[in-house]
Amino acid sequence: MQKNLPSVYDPKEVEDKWYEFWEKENLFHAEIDSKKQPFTIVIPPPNVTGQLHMGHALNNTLQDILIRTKRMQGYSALWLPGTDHAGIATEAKVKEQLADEGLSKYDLGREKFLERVWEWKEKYGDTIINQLKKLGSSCDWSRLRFTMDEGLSKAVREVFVRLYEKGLIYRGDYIVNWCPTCKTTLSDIEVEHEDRNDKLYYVKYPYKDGSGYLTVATTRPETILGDTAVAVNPNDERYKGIIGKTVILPIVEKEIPVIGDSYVDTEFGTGAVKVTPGHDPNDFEMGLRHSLPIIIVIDDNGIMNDNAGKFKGMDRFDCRKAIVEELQQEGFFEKMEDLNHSVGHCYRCHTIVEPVVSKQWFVKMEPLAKPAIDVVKQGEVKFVPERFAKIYLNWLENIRDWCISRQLWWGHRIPAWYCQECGETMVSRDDVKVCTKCGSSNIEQDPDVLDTWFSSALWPFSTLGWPEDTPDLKYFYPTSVLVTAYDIIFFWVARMIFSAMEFMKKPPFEYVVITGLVRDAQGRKMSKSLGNGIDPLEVIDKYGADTLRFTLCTGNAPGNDMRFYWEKVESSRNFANKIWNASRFIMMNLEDFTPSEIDLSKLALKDRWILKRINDVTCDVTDSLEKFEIGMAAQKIYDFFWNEFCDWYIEMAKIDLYGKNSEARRITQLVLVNVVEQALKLLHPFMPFITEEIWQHISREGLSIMVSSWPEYKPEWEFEDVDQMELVMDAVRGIRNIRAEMNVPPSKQASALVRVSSSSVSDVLRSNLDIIYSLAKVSKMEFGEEDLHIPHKAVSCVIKGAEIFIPMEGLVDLDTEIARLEKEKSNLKNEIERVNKKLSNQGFLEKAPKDIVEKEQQKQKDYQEMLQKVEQRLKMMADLSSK
RNA sequence: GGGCGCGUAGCUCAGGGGGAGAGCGCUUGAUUCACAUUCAAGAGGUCGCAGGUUCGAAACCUGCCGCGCCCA
Repeated sequence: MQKNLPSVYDPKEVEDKWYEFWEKENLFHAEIDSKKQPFTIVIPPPNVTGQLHMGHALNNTLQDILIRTKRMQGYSALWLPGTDHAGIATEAKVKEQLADEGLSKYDLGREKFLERVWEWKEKYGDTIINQLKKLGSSCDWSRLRFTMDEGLSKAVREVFVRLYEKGLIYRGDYIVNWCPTCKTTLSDIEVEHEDRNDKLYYVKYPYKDGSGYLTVATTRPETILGDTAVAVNPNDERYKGIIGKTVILPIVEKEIPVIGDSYVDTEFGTGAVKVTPGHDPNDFEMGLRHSLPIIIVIDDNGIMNDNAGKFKGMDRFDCRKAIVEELQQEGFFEKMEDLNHSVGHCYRCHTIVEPVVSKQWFVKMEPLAKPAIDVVKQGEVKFVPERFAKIYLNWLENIRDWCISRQLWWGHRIPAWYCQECGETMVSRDDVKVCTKCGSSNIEQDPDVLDTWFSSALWPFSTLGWPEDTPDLKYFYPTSVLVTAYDIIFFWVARMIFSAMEFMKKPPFEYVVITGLVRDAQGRKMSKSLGNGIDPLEVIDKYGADTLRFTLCTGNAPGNDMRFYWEKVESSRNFANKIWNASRFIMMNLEDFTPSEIDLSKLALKDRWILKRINDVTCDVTDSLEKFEIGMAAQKIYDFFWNEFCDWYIEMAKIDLYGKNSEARRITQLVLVNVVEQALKLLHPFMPFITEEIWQHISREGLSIMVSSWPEYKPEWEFEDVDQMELVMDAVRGIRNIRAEMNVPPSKQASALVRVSSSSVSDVLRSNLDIIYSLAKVSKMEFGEEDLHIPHKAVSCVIKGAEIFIPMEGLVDLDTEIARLEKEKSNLKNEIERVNKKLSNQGFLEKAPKDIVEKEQQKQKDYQEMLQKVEQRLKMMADLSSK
């Protein structure tokens, strides 16, 4: 055992060392072991282009805490890591890189471009993996996966083909969300709706029969060019009789019908709306219902196309202005109003999304959603906190088909081939060379790739080897817990669940633990554009990974957002230092220590007390972790370690350690070592590095704390008499209080007189005199009952069953003492009043549980005794001051 | 418009049917003896408002006010 450790803990000295040790010893590796129960977590795969941010740090800290706990509890605990190919994001990165060379992806062509992306992935793809290691993540790196690995790609094809064959994947012309900047479709959830202040334009559409005009209100005049009808609500009295009439589309001068559709909101604008099936999702639906033609007027770049006539070549927003101007000139413009409405933006680049009809691949959601709904409703998959299940269910119950084709190159290419001769569409697990219908070899594969989430939806089973029936899949599936943030419940969690239900017939995990977001100190979301993000690696560099982890996992409730404060980091750092120094202190006092079993009969009160306390805390921490109340678990071990173990037990232990009784010293050493070892184990999942470092100095159990056994409740530590410790502690607190209030310098030893109400109280205090002497800085204590003589010049405090007096040399400041006693009196009176009120309530006596009533009765008795003493004392003071 | 969450000490947040808690900040005092990244003592709260349920509500229910988020 080492003695001369530095007095300030330096994480830099130890973290990398232990991480390498754990890896070298293969401690993260999970074995298939029929004697053990599996416990599995699959990591939410970070983007392969990614840099670790606070969200990752939080999420992975929580996963690591769970997995380390379970590993210590004897499970075969697998934390399966990996990364996501992140189609749009990665492609954007490489495009940026090319742009620096003055090249576009089209200059390279598909094949060369993909080579570049793979090169890029090989070079930078493990950045985030290494960052996860810095955090201490105990992932089984031997099972590292990537969504574009061969095996996972095979899974993607298998799923696509099976769903296609079942009729659950189809291709068709539907309205989709198009990002003119990213040049790809987006699924509905990739569109972020944001409120904007815009204009609502009122435009006159003349009737063909010359009987005036119909005024429609629109926010998008530029799409007039693509209008194929005007719609009113058939129940709208104002427009009875006009349904079926024909109006002339302004500017375009084309005849279009007036249709009736109950979708139209009579309250909005004039109650008449233009219908542009080519560029509006609701209009598209109406178009289907009324068989309206579809006219597309805006191209992939957000530029007006051939169908826009003279507006061709204009940007869609410039076109809006031009159209409004022309409407005004031509007399079709009625008015405009301010309007606050929500507009869809691309989640990646924030461009306003253009709804447009195009030929895409879709997943038919309704049949898939149903089992995914049931499995949550029936509680086979449980959300923590529960409220997130509602959000999940609500989404799935209102789900629309999922557009899965993306106009990108980086991703899983859609396994569909089209015969250029006969037009046949072939969907296949293997690449198609020859048309299955006409035998032509003139065939082409669909150029698009799949939505990245299509492959991540398979993550919990594709990573374990599916579609092969691997031993890993058999043993580790279904996984136990998924830990993720609430913002990807739709993107990912829901899709994993329905995919698993379809292909595994079993849910992918039992629990979904939802975390909140880490915000900045002002409560704003951390974002690149605001520049308010805090780099977790900076925190690790300055304070250590343990400190960051502890900061992130304490002080907030599951699922709630938290704010990041450097002050919080500092207080976590201080805790790490506290652990360090307490352990250091213990080690410094172990030079003559020989380990042995604890002989329960030889323990002192303080020893029984601390063993009972760590026993309780062990249960509390274990229970909290079991319920995924990670912050609560951390708080409990923190409070125990600092307040009870350091501030009380270690201080009491010093008496025996420095005393002459070698047997007492030995027992105290034994208890110190036992308690600190157990506390370190409880702390290990939260702070793996510092606990390992200390463990390696102190413990004799095995190779590493990370594979040591999780502490268990010990019935033999359930000592009956430990509440006597509270009495001793109350005495110490009382004397400390007097000393502080009366400004007795700590260097000055006081003597005390104790008037007790029973001998049992004095017995307890007497047998722990050394503790009171040492902790309250008292050199002499005299005990007595009613007859005890108290000098006039003394101050006092009242504890349960005893009154403690400290004679003062020189003058006692009577006013200060009276004020102090008055305060105590008022506190006691308040308490007594509260208790009396309860006990005089007949309903309480009859209906409240017996133990509660008894507790209140005991309180009443204790407080009244104490009040009486305080009042007596006050009377004496008053007499004294009148003299 | 629908749904969800939040409102507790100066700040940030836990808690949750039976004596209002923590961290930070603040006040006072302490430094050879594990740690000043420390210790001791203390000040500070109509638990958003109003009803209801209950023997008992900060907690459960309803309504309202304020803030935030998600969906349409």
